Amino acid sequence: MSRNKYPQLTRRKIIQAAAEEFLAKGFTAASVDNILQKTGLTKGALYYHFGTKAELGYAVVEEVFEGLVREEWLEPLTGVDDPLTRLGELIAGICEKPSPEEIALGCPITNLALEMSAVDEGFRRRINWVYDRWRRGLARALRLGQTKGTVREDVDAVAVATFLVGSVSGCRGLAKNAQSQEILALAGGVLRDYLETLRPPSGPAAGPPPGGPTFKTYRKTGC
Amino acid sequence: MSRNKYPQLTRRKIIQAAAEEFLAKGFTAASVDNILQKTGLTKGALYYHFGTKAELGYAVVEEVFEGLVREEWLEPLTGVDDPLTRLGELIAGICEKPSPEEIALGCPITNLALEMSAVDEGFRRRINWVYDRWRRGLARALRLGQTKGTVREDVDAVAVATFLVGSVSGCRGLAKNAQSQEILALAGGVLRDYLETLRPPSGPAAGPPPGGPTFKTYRKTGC
Amino acid sequence: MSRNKYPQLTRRKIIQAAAEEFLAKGFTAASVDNILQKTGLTKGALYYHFGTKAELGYAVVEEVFEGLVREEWLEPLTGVDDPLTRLGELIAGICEKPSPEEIALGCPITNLALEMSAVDEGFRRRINWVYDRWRRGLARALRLGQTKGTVREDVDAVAVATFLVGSVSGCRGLAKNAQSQEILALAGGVLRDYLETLRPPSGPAAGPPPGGPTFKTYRKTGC
Amino acid sequence: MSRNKYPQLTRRKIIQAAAEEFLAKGFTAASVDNILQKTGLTKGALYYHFGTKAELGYAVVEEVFEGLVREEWLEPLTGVDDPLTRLGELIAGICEKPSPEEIALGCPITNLALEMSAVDEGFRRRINWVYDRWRRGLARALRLGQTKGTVREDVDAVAVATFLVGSVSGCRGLAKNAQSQEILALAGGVLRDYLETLRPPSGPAAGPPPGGPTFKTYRKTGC
DNA sequence: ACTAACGGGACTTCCCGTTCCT
DNA sequence: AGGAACGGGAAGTCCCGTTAGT
Repeated sequence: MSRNKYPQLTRRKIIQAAAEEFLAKGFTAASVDNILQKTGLTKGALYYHFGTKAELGYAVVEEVFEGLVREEWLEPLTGVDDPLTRLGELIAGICEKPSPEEIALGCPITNLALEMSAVDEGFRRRINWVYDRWRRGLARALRLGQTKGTVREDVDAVAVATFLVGSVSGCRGLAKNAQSQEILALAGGVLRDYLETLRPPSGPAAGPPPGGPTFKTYRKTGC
Repeated sequence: MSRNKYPQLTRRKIIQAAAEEFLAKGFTAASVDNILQKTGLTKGALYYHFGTKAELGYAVVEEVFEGLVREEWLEPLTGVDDPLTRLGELIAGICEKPSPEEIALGCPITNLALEMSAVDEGFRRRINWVYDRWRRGLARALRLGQTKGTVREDVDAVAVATFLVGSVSGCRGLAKNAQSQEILALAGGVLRDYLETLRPPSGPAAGPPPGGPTFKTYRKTGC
Repeated sequence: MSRNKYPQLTRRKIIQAAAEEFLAKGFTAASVDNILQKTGLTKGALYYHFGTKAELGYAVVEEVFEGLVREEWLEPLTGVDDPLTRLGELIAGICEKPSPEEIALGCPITNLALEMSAVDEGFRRRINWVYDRWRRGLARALRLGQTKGTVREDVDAVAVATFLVGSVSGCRGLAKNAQSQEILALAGGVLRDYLETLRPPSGPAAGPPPGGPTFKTYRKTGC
Repeated sequence: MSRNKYPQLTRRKIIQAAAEEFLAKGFTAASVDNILQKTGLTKGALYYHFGTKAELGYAVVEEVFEGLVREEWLEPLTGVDDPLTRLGELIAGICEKPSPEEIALGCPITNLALEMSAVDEGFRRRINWVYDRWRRGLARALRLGQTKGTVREDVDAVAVATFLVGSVSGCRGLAKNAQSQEILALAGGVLRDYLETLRPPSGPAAGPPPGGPTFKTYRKTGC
C-alpha cells in the first residue's frame, strides 16, 4: 500500500464520520468499526492518526464542535452594535426554523457534555473550553452593546451569557426528547421576550422587527 | 439461602442501584453486573423482575426519576398563591446550595434524555411523560398565580413553564460540565431576575425577599 | 395453593407441550420456559414430575413418540394377511397426502434420534427401543405374509423391515429439508414399486390397486 | 505473536474444527469456544472470518459437507457405464466396512438437515443445494446406464435417485441410533438387492460380483 | 500511511435448576 | 402438587486495540 499524499485529508474524513456517529448514537454507543465503514478506511488509519477512541472524541470536540459554536454564535455577533436584536435572530433561527435533524439530535456539545463530562476528564476539559468560548463571546457582545447603549448598563454580562448558553442548550434538549418543534418555538419565544427585558428603558425599543430575513445567513448546522 | 418473602423489596433494591449507576455512568456505559454487585443479587433476580437492561431503565425513569421531579418541583408548588416566590426559592435551593453530587452528576432525567431519546423510543416516551408532568405542574402553578393576582395576566403559562424546565436543566448541565457551583449560581440568579419580570406591574413588587430560609425544606436530591 | 386432584393430567399436559416443542425446535434448542408457558404451569410443576429436562425428553419418547409408531404402523398391520398391500397403503398415506406440518417437521423420532443419540445415552436407548418395536412389528407382519403366501419365502423379513424403517424415515427427512411434497411422493412411489418385488412370482400379482381409499383410516399424525 | 500470512489457512482450520464439533454435538449444542480451543485461535479470528455462528455453519455445509458428497458419491460415478454395480460397491463400502466413527456419528448432512432445516432457512437452502447435487449426480449416472444398456429403460432415474439418497441417509441414521454395524449391513444388503432389480431382464445379469475390492479406493470419510 | 488479520476481553441474554411456601 | 423468586453459569456477540507487512 503506497503512502497517501494527503494524510490530513484522511484525518478529516475520520473526524467527520466520527462526529456524525457521536451525534447520532453518543460516544459510548458509537462503534469504531461503524465510523470506519462510513469512510471506507480501516483500523490502521484510525490508530495511526489517533491512538485511541477517546482521542478521536477529543479531536471531534476541538475541531468540529468548537467550529459549530463559532460559526453559529460567535461570528454573527462580532462587532454588532445591537447584540440583543442579533441574538433574537439567532435564537429564532434555531427555534423557529430548525431542520428535522436538529430537532431529532439536539445540540452536539451538550449531548457529549452530559454523557461524558462526569466520566472522562479529558472530554470535560475540552468541552468546557468550548463552552467558555461560547459564554465569553456572548458576554463580549453584550458588553459592546452596553458601550453602544443598546443594552442596559446594570446587567451582568457574564451571568446573562451563562444563562443564555444554558437555556438554549437546555431547551434544545427538551425539544429533542419531545421530538417537537413547537416546544422549541414556545421556549424560544419566551427567551426572546426575556432578551427585550435587557434593553435600556427609554429610546427606540428595538431594532428591526424580529424574525427578519437577515438571520438566515448565519444558520449552518449545529449549535 | 432463604427465599425472600418481599419480592418488591428486591425489585426496589435493583432499581435503586440501577438509578445510581445510570446517573453516574449513563445507561449505555452502565454494567448490569455492577448493578447486581451493589445489591448482592444475581442475574436470576434481575431476569425475573425485568428481563432486559432496557426494561430496567424504563422502570428507573418511571419509578425513580419521576418521583424526583414530583418531590422537588410539583409538591412544593401545589396550592401556592405566589408561585413566583416559591419558584425562586426552589431555584435558589438548587443553584445556590447544591450538594457536590448534584453538581458533579447534573439532572438525572436530562442526562438520560440526551443520551437515549434519539436511540430508544421506549426511553423517549417515558422521559417525555416525566417532562410533561413537570411542565404541566409548573404551568398549573403559574395559572393559579394569575388567578390570585401574583402573576401577570398576559404571560403564556405553558410557554413559560416549558422555558423554565429547559433553562433549569440546561443550566445544570452547564454547571455539571464546568464542575462549578459558581456558574450554577450565576445562571440561577439571572433566572430568578427573569421570574420577577412576570409579576404584575403595580402593587407590592414581591413577596418575601428572595433566598429566604423557607425553601430549604423542599430540597431532597435530584431534579 | 391447593393440591391438584389430578396430577397425572398435569403431567400429560407438560409432556404434550414438550413433544410439540421438541418436534418444532429439537431438544437442545427447546426451552423449558417455553414449554411451561404453553401449559400455563411453572417450574415447580415440571420439576415435581420430572426432575430434569432430559427426563422430560425420555418421557416424551416413551409415552408420545412410541404411540405414534404404534398407531401409524403396528396396529394397522396386526393380523393382516397381505402385508405388502397394507404397507403400500400406509406409505401412500404418508407420502402422497401428508399434512403441511408433516412435511415441515418430518418424523419425530428420527429427528430426536439424529440429534441426541450420539450425545445422550438415555435418549439413544429409549429411541432404540421404539425403533426396535417398529422393526419387529414390520418383520412379524412380513412373516405372517410369508405364512399366508402373500410374501416370497426367500425374503429376510428382519432385513427388509430394517430397510423399510430406514428408508421411510430417511425419505421423510429428505422431503422435510426440501419442504417439498413432490419429493416425498417420488421416493414413496419407488418404495412401493420395491414392495411389489417381494411378492411371490406366480399367483395373484397384488391385492387391491394401490392408492385405494382404505388406507386413509390409518393416518393420524406422526411417524 | 506472528501474524499469519495465509489467512485462508486459518479459515480452513476453523471450518474443519467446526465441522467436527457440529458432527459430534449438533449445531445448537456445539460451542464456539470449544471450536476455537481446538484451533488455538480466539474470538477475534472467528469474528473476522465469519461474524456469526450461523455463518460458520453455512460455510461448513458449503465447503466441507458438499465435498464429502462429491468425493463419496459423485466422482466415483462419473462416466461409469455400469452405475448399478458401482453403486452397489459404494453402498457396500459404507454399510459393510464403516469406521466406528461413521456408525457413531451418522451422515453429517442428514444430521444437520434434520436439526436445522425447520428452524433456520439459511441452513435449509444450503443443505438443499447439497442434496440436490447428490440426487442429480445419481440421476445422471443412472441415465448414462440406460444409454449403455446397463439400466432398465423404464426406471424413473430422478425418482430412484431421490429414493436412494433418502434410503442411504435414513439407514445410516438408524444404525447410528442402534450403534450397530449389523443393522447397517442388513439394510445395505436389501438396498443392494433392490438395485439388482433395476437391471435389464436379459443379458449378463451383473458386472463383477458385488463386494469386490475395487470400491475401497472410493471410501474417505463421510456421506 | 494504511491494510488485513487477529488477540482478548466484557457485556447482555437466557437457560436450567432449586428452594421456600402454600 | 405446584407457584413464585432467585442462584449461578455459559454462550454468542461485539468491540477496542495491535501487529506484520507494504
